[in-house]
Amino acid sequence: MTTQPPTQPPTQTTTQTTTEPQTAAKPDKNRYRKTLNLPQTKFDMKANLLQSEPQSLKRWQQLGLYAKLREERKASPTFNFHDGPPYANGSIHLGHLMNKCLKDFVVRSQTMLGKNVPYVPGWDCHGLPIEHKVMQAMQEKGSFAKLATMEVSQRDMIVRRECQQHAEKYIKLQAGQMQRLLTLADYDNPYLTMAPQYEASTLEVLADLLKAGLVYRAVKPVHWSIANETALAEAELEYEDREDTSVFVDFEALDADAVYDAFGLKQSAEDEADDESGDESTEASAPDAKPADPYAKKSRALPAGVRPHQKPCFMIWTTTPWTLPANVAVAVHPEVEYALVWIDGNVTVLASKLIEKVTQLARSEEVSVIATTTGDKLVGLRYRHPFVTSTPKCALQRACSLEKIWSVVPADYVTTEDGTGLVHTAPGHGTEDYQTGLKHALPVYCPVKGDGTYDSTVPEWLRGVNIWKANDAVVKHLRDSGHLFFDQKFMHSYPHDWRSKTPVIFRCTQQWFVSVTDESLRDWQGRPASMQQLALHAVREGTGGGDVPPVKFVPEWGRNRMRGMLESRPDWCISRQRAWGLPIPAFVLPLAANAHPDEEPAVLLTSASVRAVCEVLRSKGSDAWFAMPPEQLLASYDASKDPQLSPEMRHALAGGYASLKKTRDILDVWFESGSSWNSVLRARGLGYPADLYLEGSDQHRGWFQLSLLPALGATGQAPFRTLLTHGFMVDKDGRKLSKSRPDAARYEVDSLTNEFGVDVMRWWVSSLVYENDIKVDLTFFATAGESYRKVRNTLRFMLSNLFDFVPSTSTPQAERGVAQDGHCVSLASLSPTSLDAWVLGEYNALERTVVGALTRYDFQTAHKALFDFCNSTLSATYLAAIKDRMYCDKPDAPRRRASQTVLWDMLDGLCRLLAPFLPHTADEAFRALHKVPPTDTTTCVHLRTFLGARGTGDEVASAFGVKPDERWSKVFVLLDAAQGKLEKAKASGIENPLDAGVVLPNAGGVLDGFDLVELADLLGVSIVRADASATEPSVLDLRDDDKFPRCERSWKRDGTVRVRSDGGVLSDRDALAVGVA
RNA sequence: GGGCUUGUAGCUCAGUUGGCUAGAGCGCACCCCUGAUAAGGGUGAGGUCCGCGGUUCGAAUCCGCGCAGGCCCA
Repeated sequence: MTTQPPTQPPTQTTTQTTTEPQTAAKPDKNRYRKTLNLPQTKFDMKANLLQSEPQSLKRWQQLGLYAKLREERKASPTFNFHDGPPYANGSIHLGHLMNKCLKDFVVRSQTMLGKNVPYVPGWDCHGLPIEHKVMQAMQEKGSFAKLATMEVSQRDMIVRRECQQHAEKYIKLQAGQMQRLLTLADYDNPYLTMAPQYEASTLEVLADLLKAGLVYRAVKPVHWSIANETALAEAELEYEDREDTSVFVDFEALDADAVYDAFGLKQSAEDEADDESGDESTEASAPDAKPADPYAKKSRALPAGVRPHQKPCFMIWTTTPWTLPANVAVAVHPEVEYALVWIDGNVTVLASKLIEKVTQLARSEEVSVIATTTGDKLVGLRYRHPFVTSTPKCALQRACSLEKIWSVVPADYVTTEDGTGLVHTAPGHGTEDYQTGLKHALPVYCPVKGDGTYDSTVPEWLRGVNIWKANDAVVKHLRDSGHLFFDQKFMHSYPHDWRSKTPVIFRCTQQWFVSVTDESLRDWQGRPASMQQLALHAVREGTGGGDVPPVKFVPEWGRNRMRGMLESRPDWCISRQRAWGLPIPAFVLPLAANAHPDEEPAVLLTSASVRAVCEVLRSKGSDAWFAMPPEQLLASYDASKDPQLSPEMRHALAGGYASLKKTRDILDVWFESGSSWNSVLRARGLGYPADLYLEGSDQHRGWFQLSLLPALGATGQAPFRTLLTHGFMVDKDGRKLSKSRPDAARYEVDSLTNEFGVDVMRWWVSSLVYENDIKVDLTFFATAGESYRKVRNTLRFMLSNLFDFVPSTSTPQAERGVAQDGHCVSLASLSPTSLDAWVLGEYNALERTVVGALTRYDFQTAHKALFDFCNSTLSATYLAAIKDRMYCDKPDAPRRRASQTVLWDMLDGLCRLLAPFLPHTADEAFRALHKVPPTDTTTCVHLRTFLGARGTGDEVASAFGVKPDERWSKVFVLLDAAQGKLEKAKASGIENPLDAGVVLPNAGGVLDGFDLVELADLLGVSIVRADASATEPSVLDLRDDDKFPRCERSWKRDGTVRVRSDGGVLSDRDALAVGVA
């Protein structure tokens, strides 16, 4: 290292001899530059992720990274992680970005821990949003009219084909986007809920539930289009203004005394007149001082608190008079105040708050409140239906009794905003009514047929009448019979069928349900249990009670949330009336010739019949259901051996299946995705249950619950051991993200990718506290970019100081144990008081922290530890301190080589720790460290493990077997104090730390054995001295060019600097390095 | 309206079972370096711990009532 540029010595010498004093003050700073070991690297400061990430991606694809890992790890312990399927529609958004990145952190960190992590990505393909979109497109194209002329199954097939193409298109798009996010998964073999294999496995689950006796058929109200005679989903409704008739109807009470008792009225008016004081009725009548009073004064109405002689009524209000034939109850709010009111000679009940509104509307003249009470007192009171006399039959209902028909029932949804506070309840024609009906075992009565006309169960004058025409007929009938209090036409917003633009109605149809409360399953002790009970048991608190430990929740509060949802869970309606889905393979039996016209035909759906159809669909796909006749679909079914059939059914099926009719229901898409534990984990032999499901917290009700329930029904075991949930994206003010934000385009994932790069976005995701709401803003990505650059630059600086370092092997010492070559220093031989030992100790701590955090899915802690290590431990401390030896020592000086060995090994480990978060950058740095030529695709950090994770299982050893001196923490306290003094010394003109020395107090020998040169390098000063008698650090002013000349090469004033044989002014170390005496 | 949940410097977050002067990083300001240079180092200023009330010797922390968000229901 004695080579000098030939032109330099003469010029240097002349200047130096003539102007010696100035040289010291202003030396030629570049004189020795070429003799330094300045850092060199091709690892760019600028990441250029937009170009370089796709190159990494391509390299990994050539390597076959996913397959290679499966092959290499097949004997390792498995981490079974199961992907929840996103919907195959549209481009991925910020939510997917976070979800997929978090999942990838799991996959990659578990992989780096040495596990085998098979991970199959999936897509949810069926369902209404796609079908709706396809239908709209067809409507716009004008191919809709043609469809209408076709046969149903033919029409369904055409729609299905379009839907499939749509799904395929978006799966391809999303898979590409997800891979661009550098996620590691089996993208060559994803699971698709529309794939024949998957469909067959879904039907297996249905068969299992049928076998357990958990599937039943019942009626339920749905939005119904009369024009198209089909059920509609929420997304297919358009709200338009429509004129309707609203009516106030008096339902006459059956037992007048019971009503008066409920209002606390005494037996007769005479009694009451004597006794003015003191009982409930007086109290109750007090509040009526306000609205009804003016009328009361001039009226001949009965005085308050007196029991009238006529029969009281319950006044209801409805905007759909055509549903009145189906009325079976009147609902009141138990806590609302109701009044018994005298209105123009009639006595009726309505909510106190609404008296004024109703009577003013009807222009009533005489209004007075007789008494008031609360809704709960009215519950159970009975009334006479204004025109229906025969009790309706319970169509296909599980629990139905006529006990409560035509009576007052409680309901929390009743308000006093509109109407009378008493709600006409027809369970066959409304969702809330239906819920109330189920709760009180009321008949779910729907006398309206699919074509919008009444069936034969209604009174003679309504039979066969179209319900819209029936509105007027009902009003007229009520008026004539004296039940009508008031009616008026009014405009309101009303749902319409998006295709026919006609108004829709609520109508009951037969649906398939899974019972969550039937105790037809067994718990772990063999006792009868319901799905709900098993589910609650699976998510119980604590660890005891059961053969399987309870599901773990991350965060823990998910357990409560899930439990609450399970407790209030109604039976699961698993059928839909659509084309794009997996058919429920049920068949309708023909009615016997002598059957009663109202008789429901029997339906075939048993475990065995489903399995028979299932085998056909497994090879041919669900289209076969539409294309093939029943006898072919049931080719392998033998009704005579089906234990689930009744003797009658078996008899009816004895003649073959040709006369069966296929039903048109499809499965709820949640049933499909909720069967993925069977269709993917079990069907592909990946192991059951999964170690982890990870989704947004909305899936506590969605996929998590709807996977848990069927899995318990079919296997008795929860499909997951741990549930991890993340929150939702909100804007920087914490508000819900709106799709119509003006800058929404910049938040498209593709756009973000182009602006920031994927590693930056992943770095951001890893910094999140994902359990809560996640605020997103472009500035956050910019901040993550800054932070990323800090890490990248740290890696770069480490690499650049290894330009002349040749490791003896590409395996770090942590993996191979000892140094084997003169270039490498044995880490075990490092002095505990050396800076190298200290930093390796810090690395060990980092790895413990990161591995521990990753194991707990606490990515933020890992992120923070990694950043702090790069930013503080390395960049600001260790790297800053070793710069002097790196640059100025002889290239092969032992302490330089020692630090290079440490740098090399630590960088190798650091790349591995960063790999789960920054797959591209970590691999790029790893390859640069190992000097891998671009043509080599086989060297890849993602095939390695964390240094401390070598060996088996979850045990994490310390990466490096060094034990730094315990006094280091005290030394750093001293250094901090010294730093403060240096800062103060700036006031006295010592602005450059190299112009300063520091005296450190060496009380109790804390500094004994420490290298004072290293401590000086840590402070950036020229000299450190230890003084046993000092109590606090002090600063030495070295700005004296005679006593402490500055070394021209290292710029240090270390006290050994003098003029050397080449005329240069150098310290001992630098003279040695340059090779001059 | 109900279940679960969040609210600590400008920003993102720590803050064990109540207990030193409430911490970190970023950002900002000032300074240094110019041999990591579209880099690097140092120092500093920033807080009604969402509000009100209570328990306590003592509350960011425990309890109650509010306010403002989020998810899922109704």
